[in-house]
Amino acid sequence: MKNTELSAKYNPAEVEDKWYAYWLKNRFFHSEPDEREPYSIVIPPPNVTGVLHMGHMLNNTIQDVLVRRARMTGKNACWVPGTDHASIATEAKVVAKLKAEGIDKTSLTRDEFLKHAWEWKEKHGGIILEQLKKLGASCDWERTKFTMDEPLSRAVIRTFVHFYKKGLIYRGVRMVNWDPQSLTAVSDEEVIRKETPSKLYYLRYFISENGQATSDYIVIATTRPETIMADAAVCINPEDPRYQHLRGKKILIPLINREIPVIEDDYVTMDFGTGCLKVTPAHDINDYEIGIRHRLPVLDIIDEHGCLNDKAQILVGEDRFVARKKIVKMLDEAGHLEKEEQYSSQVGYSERTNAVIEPRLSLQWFLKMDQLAQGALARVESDEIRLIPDKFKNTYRHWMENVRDWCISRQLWWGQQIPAWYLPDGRFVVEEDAQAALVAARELDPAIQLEDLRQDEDVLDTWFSSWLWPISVFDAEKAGDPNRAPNAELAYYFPTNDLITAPDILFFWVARMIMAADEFCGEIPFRNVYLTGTVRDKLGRKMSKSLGNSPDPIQLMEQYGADGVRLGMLLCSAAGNDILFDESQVEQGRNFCNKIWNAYRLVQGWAVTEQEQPESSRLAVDWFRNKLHRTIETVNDHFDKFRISDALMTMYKLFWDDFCAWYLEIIKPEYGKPIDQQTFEATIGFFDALLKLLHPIMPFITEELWQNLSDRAAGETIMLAQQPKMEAYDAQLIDRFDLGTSVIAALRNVRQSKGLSPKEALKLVIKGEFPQEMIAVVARMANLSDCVITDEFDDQAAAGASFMVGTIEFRVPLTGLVDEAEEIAKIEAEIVRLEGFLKGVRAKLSNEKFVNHAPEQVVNMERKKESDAMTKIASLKDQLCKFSKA
RNA sequence: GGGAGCAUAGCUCAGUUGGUUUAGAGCAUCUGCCUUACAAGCAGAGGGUCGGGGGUUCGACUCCCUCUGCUCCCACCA
Repeated sequence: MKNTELSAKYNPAEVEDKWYAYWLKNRFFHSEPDEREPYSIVIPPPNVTGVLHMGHMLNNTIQDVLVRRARMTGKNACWVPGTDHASIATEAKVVAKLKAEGIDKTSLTRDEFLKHAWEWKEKHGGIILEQLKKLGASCDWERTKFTMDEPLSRAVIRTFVHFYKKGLIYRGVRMVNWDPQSLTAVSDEEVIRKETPSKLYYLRYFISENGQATSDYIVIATTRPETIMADAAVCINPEDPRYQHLRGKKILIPLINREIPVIEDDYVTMDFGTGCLKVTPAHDINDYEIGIRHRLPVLDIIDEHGCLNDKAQILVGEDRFVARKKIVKMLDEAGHLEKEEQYSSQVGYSERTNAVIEPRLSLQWFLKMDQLAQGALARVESDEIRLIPDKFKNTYRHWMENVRDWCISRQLWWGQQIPAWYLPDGRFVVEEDAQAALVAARELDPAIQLEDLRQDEDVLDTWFSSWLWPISVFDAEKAGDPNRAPNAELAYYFPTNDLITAPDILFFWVARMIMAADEFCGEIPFRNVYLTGTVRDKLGRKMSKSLGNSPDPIQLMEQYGADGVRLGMLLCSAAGNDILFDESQVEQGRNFCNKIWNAYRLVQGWAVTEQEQPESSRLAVDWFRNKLHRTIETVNDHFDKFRISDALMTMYKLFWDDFCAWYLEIIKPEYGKPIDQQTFEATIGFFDALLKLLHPIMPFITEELWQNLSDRAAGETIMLAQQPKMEAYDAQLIDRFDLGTSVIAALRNVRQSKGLSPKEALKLVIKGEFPQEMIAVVARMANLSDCVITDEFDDQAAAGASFMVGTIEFRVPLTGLVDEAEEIAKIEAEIVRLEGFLKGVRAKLSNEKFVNHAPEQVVNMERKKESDAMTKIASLKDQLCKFSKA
């Protein structure tokens, strides 16, 4: 141990970077397949242009804890880091950045734009990973991957071709969720529905006769008056008695006077609105389906930007929301507006741009999901893959049973371009590259040249690459090719062990990884999925930039130290529970670091001599060894069940309460005095074990102290030391010790209430079966001058301060300091309490049904309660008599 | 509209198949202490009858029903 002057406070800044650099230099995070059992985690790849937020902090802290623990339990642990190209999010950022520079995306070619995007990626791509290093993340950085790395991108293309040739990918015109801001389709999962106030407009549509308006009209309620020009029909419920006269009639669209038929469909709800529905197949998913049933024409009047096009005839070029306001005015002036009502409905918004989603017909690529979903559901239903907490199984099942085909094309440039090549006549071929496409195309038309082929402009949904992640980070060639043998890496690390992620991407990502792994490896991709909660502020609000309630993680780590922040995150984070983050938790983490630091300062300052070990120290060492092993058992159990905050709290209390407050206080020599060899060595051994136990949670401070605890060779690290193994322990010894600490606490209480200084030695008289060996400890910790065990209290003892621990009675003779009236009141109150308790116990025991039905053990327990209570009451009454005599 | 979950000390949470002295922890609070490891600390103390109601049981925080409140997920009522 190095005897250096240590500051009274732990200073994380001095140790964190130093040890992280040391770990990197020695490649301790790096893993290669070997004969050991593997433990692998793939990081949920953060957006390549993202910056670290509190959610990442929680998520990655948990991953690091699990990986570090695995490494310290003999496993070959590998945590693969990387980033996701996040096509929409990144493209949106690049577009915005170019715009700020006065460059419009539309003025660039695809290649020019991609060049800008890659530049942006190179510039910002590594930031978040660098930030993770501050947290202490022990990722195998040599394995860092990016979802658009060449081999990973090729895997995505291969996957597309695979599913296309298998018949699961098709191209079709469908109503998709169109984001008019980023000009792309988005998947159903990327649409956030929000309750939005709007209005329900009641419009008069006049009935037509030979193309001329009659004076008869019907009233139709709509929230989207700007789409009336695209109406293809008016629909009524065939059962609706109010509208029987409309059958076969024609109706005129207001303002443009186009004639449309009245149709009947039981989709229409009679008691909503007026029971009349305008059918606009191009701009509403339901209307589109009605349109198909009734073979209605589709008239698309809204362009990709969300503006009316010339087919609308009026308000051409106006934005849909502007058009809405204007057309209401026009309708009103023309006498078509009957009334308007306040109305609130669920409107879809783009997750990425927050633009209102426009249902839009377009030609997109889809992946059939039903078959894939069935397999993925089975893996979870059978518990091959465990969701933690398992309540998410229900949610998962519900989704997998109601899954719809996945729209995988995006009208973007940043991402993997769809490998479909079109012939001039519109036919297309799907192949991995242009050359293969040419070969395939020539089978359709032998005259085709390479330059005749035109590749599909769209890219694939980001999740279409992320779902390969756990496979492609190890073996990119295997992804997309079920028939290929896995390489050595994949064979060794796959399936991965645990996946730590947030529940909001359970379907986006987790479910799809299960599908992909099933398809290409015939395997599960991971065994356990630990779902973290959302990090919220202490008021329960989601952390968001706009609220400004999210602390900057880097600043937080600078202020409290990475270990402190890790502890703070973990303190209240049961799996699946949202965590209400409060800086006071991080403060608690920092304080704990300080506690550990100071415990070390105490121990490292001792001089060691050959001298006899005090009895109290011998006992303390014995006790702590047993306590340590019992705690290790508990901690292991918590970790096995992914109860990380429970494991943490167990260790926290072991260190703070058991080790510092009890053990060190008992063995601590007087100031300036040396300590005996035996106790010292035991203490160093305990400290070593405690540091190892804590290391996965608090890597930096534990490395710093462990390195100092004894002489270490170059290249040694606590990171690769093995966790202390659980050994057999003596539970009764621990119980006897606890009896002693209870007595000490009671004696401190007596001191406190009587205003006695700790320096004043006391006498203790004990009646009952108190473990003899504990006297040395009690005497030391409670400053006793004398301690006797007796059968009967003498008068002086009897008049002293009294307390009981279990059924053992204690007296502290205190001449003149005991207030008799107070003491009597205290005793009487206790008697009342005990008698109430006894009454309850006796009620049970006298209940025949209880005695007959309850297990013997339970009945015996009640008998014991009864007799103990009786003993206590008797001795308290006895004590009262003594007082009244005196 | 459908589904799931939650409601235990001021706060955040445990409570493992209903029964171990009349419910536990951490934080916060209160009272003493700057006692040479630590005031980012030490010692002591107070505080809940387990959301409301009903039921099952010898016995319920723990099971069932119902009400109330909150959260989340899913959903095409214009």
